[in-house]
Amino acid sequence: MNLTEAKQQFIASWGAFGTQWGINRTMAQIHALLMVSAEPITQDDIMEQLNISRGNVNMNIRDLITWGLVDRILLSGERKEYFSAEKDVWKVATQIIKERKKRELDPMMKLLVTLENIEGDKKDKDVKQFIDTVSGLRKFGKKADQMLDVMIKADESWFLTGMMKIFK
Amino acid sequence: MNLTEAKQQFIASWGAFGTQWGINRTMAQIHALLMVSAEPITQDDIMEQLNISRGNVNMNIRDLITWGLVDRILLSGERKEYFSAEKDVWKVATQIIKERKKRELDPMMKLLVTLENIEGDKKDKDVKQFIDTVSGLRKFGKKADQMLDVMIKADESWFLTGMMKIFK
DNA sequence: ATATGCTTTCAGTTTGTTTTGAAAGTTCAA
DNA sequence: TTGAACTTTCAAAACAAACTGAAAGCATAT
Repeated sequence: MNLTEAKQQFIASWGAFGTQWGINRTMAQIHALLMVSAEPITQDDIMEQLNISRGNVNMNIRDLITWGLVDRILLSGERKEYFSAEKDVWKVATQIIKERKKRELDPMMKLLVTLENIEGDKKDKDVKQFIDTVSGLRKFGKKADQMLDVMIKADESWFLTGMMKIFK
Repeated sequence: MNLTEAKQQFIASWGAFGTQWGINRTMAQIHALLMVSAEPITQDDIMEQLNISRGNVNMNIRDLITWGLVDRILLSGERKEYFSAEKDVWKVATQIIKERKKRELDPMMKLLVTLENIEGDKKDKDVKQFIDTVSGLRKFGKKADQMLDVMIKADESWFLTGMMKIFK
């Protein structure tokens, strides 16, 4: 397989993978393209390589920037904007964890805490089941949260070596 | 807040949460409903409580069963089928990890391995960047994979106590 | 055998998401 | 200040995912 084919397959698969995780296909594809591009590229490059409209590129690039995964690059003497993705996989992963945690896990935890305190007789089996489920989720979520916080602050070597001692 | 309101809010939020992770809203809602139901319930109960059609319930229940999160229960002397969800959060989590790993991570890892072996001069910066990105992802994926395997096999107390020693 | 009660299927529809493209906006050089 | 080069916006169109409901299927009791 040559580079062009491999890139295409990588981009297509990364897009499909993304959709399974609630990320829009194009955004994932643009991210993939930028991850395998040695040099920063322009909106027009992306439009051409992925066959999508200018508006679409613009919107998704903007989103990727708010996710902290892509940077706008201004080359001196150039009018055009260039874009470049963080390529260190560990940094990409922790950045995604950080954002999803903030956007999703944190609000969910807040909700679980409030739902744990419903009125009602705890001897009623329905009330009991509700509280048990919610508090089980809250406890699990809290541990996950702590774990993710450590990951976010850790550096890659910790992940590759230190943490893995436990997961012999 | 009373039980009924709390249930509704829990179900609605769980559904919204699910969609952000690529899980269909109704499937997540049915799962939520079953998780907070003390006793097994029927398709009709679900239809009524979530205001959705019989076909929709049937489809999503079937899916939840293939995910290993819900069981079909036949009560003796009853014609109707009842459904019940696993309520142990740790078991639910490991089951989901197991399935998503099998369906998504495993195929992605396979692809990355093949893409790492493209033809081309490794001194070419584009070839180099591609290989570096892909192999970075593969290495990260492999570690994640190992970690998840340990989790799948571990039991809850390990998660709550043992593992957390590392994540002081 | 057939009626009854329940489950499954799936074509068609609805709903929700993504994409387009043209117009408006911005920046900058002359 | 004008216009060329580029970016952003957003209403409408296209597309994709999810849902409905009626018909078909299945199992059991009579």
